[in-house]
Amino acid sequence: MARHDRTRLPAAERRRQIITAATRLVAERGFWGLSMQDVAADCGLTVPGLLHHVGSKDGLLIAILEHRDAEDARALASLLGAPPLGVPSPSSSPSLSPSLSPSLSSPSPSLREVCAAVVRRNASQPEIVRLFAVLQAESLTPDHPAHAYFVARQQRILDEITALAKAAGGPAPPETTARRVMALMDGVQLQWLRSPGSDLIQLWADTVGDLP
Amino acid sequence: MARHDRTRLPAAERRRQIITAATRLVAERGFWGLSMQDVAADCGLTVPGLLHHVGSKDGLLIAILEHRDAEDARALASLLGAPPLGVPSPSSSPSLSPSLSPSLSSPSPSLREVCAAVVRRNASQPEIVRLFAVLQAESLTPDHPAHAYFVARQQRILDEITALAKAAGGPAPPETTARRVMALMDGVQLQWLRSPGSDLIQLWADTVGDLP
DNA sequence: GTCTATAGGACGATAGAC
DNA sequence: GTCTATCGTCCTATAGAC
Repeated sequence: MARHDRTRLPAAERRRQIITAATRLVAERGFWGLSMQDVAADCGLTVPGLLHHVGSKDGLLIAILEHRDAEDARALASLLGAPPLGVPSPSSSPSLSPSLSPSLSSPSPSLREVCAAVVRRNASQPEIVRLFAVLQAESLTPDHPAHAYFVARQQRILDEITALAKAAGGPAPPETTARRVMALMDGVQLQWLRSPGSDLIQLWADTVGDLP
Repeated sequence: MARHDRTRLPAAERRRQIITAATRLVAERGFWGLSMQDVAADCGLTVPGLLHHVGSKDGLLIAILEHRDAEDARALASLLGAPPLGVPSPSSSPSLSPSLSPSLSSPSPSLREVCAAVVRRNASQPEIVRLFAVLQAESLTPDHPAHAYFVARQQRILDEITALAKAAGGPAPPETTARRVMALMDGVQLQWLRSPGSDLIQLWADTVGDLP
């Protein structure tokens, strides 16, 4: 393939670059604190150049979240497909992950195993975890552009853990276990992000106690 | 006492009004999304009029947090002083509360009781809980004006719960119990705020399980 | 696909009158 | 204690050339 000038990337590549830069900036300042000018500068673009690709500031946020969903879907495959000698799997959703379809070809892993796998991946991408922590809190207000997204996300994740908990069959009702696991995951990750040098995997193992 | 015109309140009263308005606005938009103009308008002031009282935008955030600390201290008194027939206690820190001094005149309540009391109070002031949820996430970045405040706050709260857990003497190490309780509290509150109509007290009782 | 130019505001903050 | 006036900066977005 022929190379392009430094100032005229193909659209898909440029879009990926924009999303990468914007992800970091949103994780640091939230959506309200995000400046299109900063994103553009990070990409070596002017603001109109940036807007050509994402349409608007809201459009940029949507692009970020859609990209995360896609990455999470890819992460799911390698996460549940090959646990011991993993394929270079790229990413996973910070607070419990993508759509865990009810039955797969491989024997479905336990709730404890899925949590451990998610935690292991999240430990390697604190920036993404922080992105979700910040947007999750910021979007509590109904007029936030990602409000509906995060309401739906919470329900989806609760449903997925509930299904896993049902299979595991602990003493508590599956819905209760799901709420507890999700709360612990979110809370422990906040503590981790606020303690530089702490180890999320260790923190999770210590804190979670006995999971069904 | 003589009444003042509507446009010239005494400083203390005006300050209280400003903090009340700003608390609501920060809870909705975070610090980066806060506009001094909005705060001023809410108080029937111009921006310079507002700045006369708080000095700067950072000064306003500091005022909000100092006011919360003071309210939390007052809440502690009535919270631990008279559990059954409570004095009209005003407020309490959303994620585990003020300085619980080691020994008081009244017999120190158990960890479970303290959590229940904090949850009961937080259930009555979702706006304050959201204020802390938003600032807690936003301030993960070291350059946030409240970063140091929230790092110190996490440590203080962990220490306080650890002391309570030590007294209660469960099976797990007190520090581990403290981390678990704090994570559950933060996580459950996030779920509560994202589910309109849900009951925090019920949610906590269901989710927390057995506490020492 | 990226630019320049520019519209049209909102922002935080200061100076100085009353 | 509050105002008007103003500074200088930042912001998102559009129009239109290349």
